[in-house]
Amino acid sequence: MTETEQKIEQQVLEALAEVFQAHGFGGATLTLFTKATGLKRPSLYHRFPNGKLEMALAVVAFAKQRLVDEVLAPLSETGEVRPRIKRAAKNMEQLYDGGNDTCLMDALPVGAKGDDRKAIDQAIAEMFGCFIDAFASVAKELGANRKKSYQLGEDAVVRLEGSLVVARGTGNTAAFKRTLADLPNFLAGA
Amino acid sequence: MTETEQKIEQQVLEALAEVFQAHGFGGATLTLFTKATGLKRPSLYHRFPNGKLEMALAVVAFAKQRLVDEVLAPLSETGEVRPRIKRAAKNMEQLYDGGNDTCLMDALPVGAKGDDRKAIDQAIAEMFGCFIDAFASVAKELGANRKKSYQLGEDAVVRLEGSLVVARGTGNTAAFKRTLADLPNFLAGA
DNA sequence: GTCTATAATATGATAGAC
DNA sequence: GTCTATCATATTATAGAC
Repeated sequence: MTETEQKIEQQVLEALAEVFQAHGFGGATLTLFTKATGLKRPSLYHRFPNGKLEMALAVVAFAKQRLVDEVLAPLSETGEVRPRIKRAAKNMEQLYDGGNDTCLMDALPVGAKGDDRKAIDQAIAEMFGCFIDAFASVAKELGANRKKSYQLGEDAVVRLEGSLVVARGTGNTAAFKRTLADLPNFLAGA
Repeated sequence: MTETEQKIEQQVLEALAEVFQAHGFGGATLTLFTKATGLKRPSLYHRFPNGKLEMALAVVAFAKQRLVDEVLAPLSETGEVRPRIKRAAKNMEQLYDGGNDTCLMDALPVGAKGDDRKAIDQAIAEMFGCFIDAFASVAKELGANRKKSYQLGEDAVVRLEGSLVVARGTGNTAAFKRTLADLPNFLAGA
């Protein structure tokens, strides 16, 4: 695959991701995909022969990679811990458009049925695992024991996801921004 | 409306609520509603002439009333604060089936388009407002000032919603139960 | 790799009998 | 108040030209 082809592939996946974020699996339609990508239905099937499920799984893989690059990588760099957390927080603020974007991990499973649901749930569970482990690892570095560090990692994700839900529900992103700003203290157990 | 009619009405709304919780607005179909309620499509249109949107708004109103009865009422009783919070937490644990149920406020907006989305967003925003204010009021009673008490109320809802998202995403309800158990201390600013 | 055209099915919604 | 039968539309998916 050439560099140009990769970029196009990436743009298509980003467009699909936006549709899945806004509409969930059940609410996402091929009509919405064609509007978002500029590609007609047969072209989408050419790229994703198994249809919507394959699109969803490709989008999860893409989002996971972006999470690794933008959040997990900064967190696991060398150097002082708190600046690393702050870099990860800054990237998350961009990734979720300051709290105005729904999280794919929250929205995607909604409306998926039967085998589609099973496949999506598994992919999402793995993504949650990565996310939680990354924060737990930082909490451990900041002094928490094994059990406590896992809880802190889990609760960090709880706060991020919850603040995005509240932002969407109330139209107010204050809690999301507060959550990000508080992340270094929170992971330190303060 | 007789007492029996009210009960049937309630059972229909509960069935619709389960479908909306699991599938969002976009993923919820009349076929799913007929399976959940036992009523055929024309009977559903007889009860809700404006179709899916009217069903969704009726379900929100019903869920809001249940929230008032099960959570807000215990919180605003007279007597010691902490036991009141514990009663509200216990009721929420039941309301969300120990963390196995998706929150309607999270799932319902997913997949709604155009005017449907606007109407649903407004109804959900009001419900979030009630929820946040109730917790903020308790935080104020526990000593927080005006600004801080609102933040605590907001963050309490952030944690509850987030822990339900994480429970659905990971299949692990531990964070939800931890959130409920920690609620009295959290609202006290501890 | 993308398209026009089209088929098969699912979905939202209604008419009219009981 | 519920049903059978039906309709118009939307949706998933494919065939075949370029």
